Amino acid sequence: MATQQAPAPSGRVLDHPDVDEIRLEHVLHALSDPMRLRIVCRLATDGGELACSVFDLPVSKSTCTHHFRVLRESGVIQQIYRGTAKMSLLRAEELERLFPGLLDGVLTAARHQEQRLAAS
Amino acid sequence: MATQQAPAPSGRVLDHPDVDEIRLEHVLHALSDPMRLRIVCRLATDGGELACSVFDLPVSKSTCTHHFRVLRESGVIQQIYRGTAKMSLLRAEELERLFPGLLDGVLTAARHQEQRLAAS
DNA sequence: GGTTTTGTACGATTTCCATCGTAGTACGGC
DNA sequence: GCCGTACTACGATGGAAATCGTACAAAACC
Repeated sequence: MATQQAPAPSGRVLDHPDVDEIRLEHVLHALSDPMRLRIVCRLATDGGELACSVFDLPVSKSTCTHHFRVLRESGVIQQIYRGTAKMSLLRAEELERLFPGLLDGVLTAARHQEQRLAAS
Repeated sequence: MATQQAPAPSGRVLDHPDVDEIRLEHVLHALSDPMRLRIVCRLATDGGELACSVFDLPVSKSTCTHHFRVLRESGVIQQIYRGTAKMSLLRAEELERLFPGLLDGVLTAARHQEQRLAAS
């Protein structure tokens, strides 16, 4: 019956804001950092849970932890421990209900800009 | 032939980023401040040029100047001197071309949140 | 010219934030 | 029990940013 070889969630639990605690300003601030925007784009593209380690970010591990925490505390992502790994997942549906079109708009804009800057 | 009683633009000119210099991160950062988000919402609602003075913001005049400068330098608004007043205008069309749906998404989200928070 | 209106420039302050390194913890596997 | 992996916690640091007050500037109007 095992659907995946991924380990089950461990006992460690992380604090997430409830949907009605999410604030637009905090979401926008979270997305205004290049590293974090990159993380979110990747999560949206791949569409599932990703371990922090698969993001090859040009910063130290502690900085990486910091960015993921900002994203989680602002309500953009959900995080869960699986074994030694910590998986991240976009809270896309909740954000869509809360701020319709916002996340899509930002993601589209991010890709737009990436292409635009690549062609320069 | 006078279309308005508004004074003509004065000689003083302000620096604006060119469209292809506008960066998504800077726009998002500009919009992630409550004061600035408020300014942008008002500009979008009223839909034209507004003098800085019509925004009754709970901050000092110098802070106000600061916020308008951040918005202008990030490419969100355009500013022009008319007499002693300095008018601000959303760069809605340019932003729409650059980041389709982004501004609308943010504005909708802002209004959504305003209503949601008012009902609590 | 003098006054009022509107906003700027500058410096100070204080807080936030992105970054790092080091030491530590939780878990899985051996 | 021990080791490796993956991430955290904590403290430090340097830089950005939000805020303010005071002094100034540009334009309109009398």
